Amino acid sequence: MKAIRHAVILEIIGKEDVETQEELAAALRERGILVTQATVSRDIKELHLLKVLADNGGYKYATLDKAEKGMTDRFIRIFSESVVSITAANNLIVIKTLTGSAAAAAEAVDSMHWSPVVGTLAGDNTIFVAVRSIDEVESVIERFRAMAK
Amino acid sequence: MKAIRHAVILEIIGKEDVETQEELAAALRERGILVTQATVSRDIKELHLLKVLADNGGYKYATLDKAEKGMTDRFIRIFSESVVSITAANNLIVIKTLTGSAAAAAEAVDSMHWSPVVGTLAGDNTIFVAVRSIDEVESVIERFRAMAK
DNA sequence: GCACAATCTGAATATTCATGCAAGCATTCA
DNA sequence: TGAATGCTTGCATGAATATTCAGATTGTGC
Repeated sequence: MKAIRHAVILEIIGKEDVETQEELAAALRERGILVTQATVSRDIKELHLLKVLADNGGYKYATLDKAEKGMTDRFIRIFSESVVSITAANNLIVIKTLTGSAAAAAEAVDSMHWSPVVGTLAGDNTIFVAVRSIDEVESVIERFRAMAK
Repeated sequence: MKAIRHAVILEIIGKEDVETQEELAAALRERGILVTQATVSRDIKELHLLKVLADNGGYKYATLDKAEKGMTDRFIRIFSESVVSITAANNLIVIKTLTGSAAAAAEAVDSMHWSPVVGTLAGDNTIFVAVRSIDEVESVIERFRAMAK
């Protein structure tokens, strides 16, 4: 029973946004699996599910890889839509963007909380990204490039 | 104030396991930052922190990348300590392990909830991993190999 | 099949978390 | 300056979640 239920839970949260455990319990009941929130709480623990921010500002449950994907997806979208070029200068990375969208892209960089990135400064069409050490510049740039497409 | 607090929060949870928001608020107070759980809740939302399973069976707060790392680290440890060889046969992957540790390794594979993996079967020193389609075998094997060392 | 152990679950509850609201402060604009 | 606006926070509280405990169910060895 439990194994099946776990599979169904993964399927449900893969398809729809589930905001609370009660909601998940209800979704299971719709599918003929009768459980209470207590059991769902335990299932969530065993499945290593996470409560992550949903697009609508609330929370939802997700698996780790989906959560990761959701985060980077948003980042990539913003980033690839606005970045024009990426250049290194010492321990500083200079990113050129479309006019007006530097702030949003810098915001996206900040929200990643990458430890090698010690700070960003956005103008109108330019972002300065300060990297902790020169050694780390290379890999950070690479990740930026990969994400810019 | 908020920006500083956010930085301190990231530092704290990077160093110690914080199980509840109250605990995090207390840790902040120790460092001279006077806040209540309510504020911590909002900070956690803004920082996209996650409540993930800790090694001790309880929960703790972590950033997305740390959570990811924690998961795969455990997996890699178990896996690399016991796996001897990995072979493909059609849509089946056969993993040879040290005698007695197949079950644990299979458990680790299961816990990844990889969608291409439809099931595992563990004997004493052998695991069968059923892959959804032959096309996907290659990439799954690659990931296994990468993790086995 | 029958005890026994182990696992699973719901009900109730304790704990933890999110948020509406109002107060406090800073900033802007006239 | 002083009203207007916006941002941040604590307080209080309702909402959501984790867990204890006891009963139910399943599995196991005999």
